Amino acid sequence: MISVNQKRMTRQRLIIMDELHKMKTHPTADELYSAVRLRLPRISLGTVYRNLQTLAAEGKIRMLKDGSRMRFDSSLHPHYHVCCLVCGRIGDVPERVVKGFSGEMLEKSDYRIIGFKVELAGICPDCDNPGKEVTIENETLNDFKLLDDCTE
Amino acid sequence: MISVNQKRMTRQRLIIMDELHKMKTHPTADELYSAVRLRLPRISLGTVYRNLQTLAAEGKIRMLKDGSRMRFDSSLHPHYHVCCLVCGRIGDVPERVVKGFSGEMLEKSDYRIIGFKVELAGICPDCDNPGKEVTIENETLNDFKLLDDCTE
DNA sequence: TTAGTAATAGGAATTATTACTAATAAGAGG
DNA sequence: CCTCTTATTAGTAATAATTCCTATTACTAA
Repeated sequence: MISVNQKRMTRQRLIIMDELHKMKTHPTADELYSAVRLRLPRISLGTVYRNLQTLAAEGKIRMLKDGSRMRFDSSLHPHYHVCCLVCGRIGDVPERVVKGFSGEMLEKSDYRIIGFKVELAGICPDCDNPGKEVTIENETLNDFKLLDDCTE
Repeated sequence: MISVNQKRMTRQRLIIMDELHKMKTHPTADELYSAVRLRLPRISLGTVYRNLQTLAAEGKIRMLKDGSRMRFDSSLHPHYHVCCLVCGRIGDVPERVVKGFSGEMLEKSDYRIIGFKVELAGICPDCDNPGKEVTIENETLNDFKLLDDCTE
């Protein structure tokens, strides 16, 4: 008996990946759970979480943090994320939009720096129209460095 | 009698700010609660949370997100944060360490981009020694762009 | 078929945070 | 100093997201 230690591609895991691939927005575990349950009514939320963690550890998907909860992204292409300050939705930003940033810019600190991440904050197309009233919490915004054209 | 709607400087709020100022690490609400309770044994955790939010909204402190929980920073000077991948502790990185990055690098996307944030990942001095065994979760690391000298 | 291993469902447990409510106290104006 | 108004408090309950636990089921190789 040789220990195989290989991940099995179960029906559940397959459908979780499939549904995640179909979504352009980056769903929360719960949103994905709803979508998957249409095809596997008996699946449990715990199974969704476990599989998403497994897939993330294997590098097949990415886990993002949206404040208090997790979101998931099936795209492995290098890109950045922009979080809508009004509705919290996370969108993709192509790599070229953030120009000129690279690890070479990092000098030494007392931590051994391994990697970096750039996050953008903004307003998504749906929320960015005159009809909709928007309120942005100060404590959310304070954590970002503002672009000049927004301080005017 | 005119409605004032003004913030009162309570004993609790004063001591919460004072304790936060004394800490160089960026404490969680619970850590701060422990510290404050030494001086105000009957304070409640909810009071700590409420005051931290109030202070953040007024721009007197900053709220950071460490994955699942919040951390707080009394320093308003522009600087970046580096999260230890082993123990989760967050350290400061002076602004000059991240050179050459500015909002001008941002081109258009479908979101209206308002601000940006750079986060660093690394290993803190305490965890970065040969004696200590370190394990870094893949799913944590996958969310960062790695520096070249670490992929060797 | 039969072990042996790995994955599942379902629910309970945990953790961080927020909401609620009666009692307290800050601070303005007299 | 006193009184009044109302922001704030302590304490508790509620919520939300996620993880943990256990019995059951499914897959794999012999």
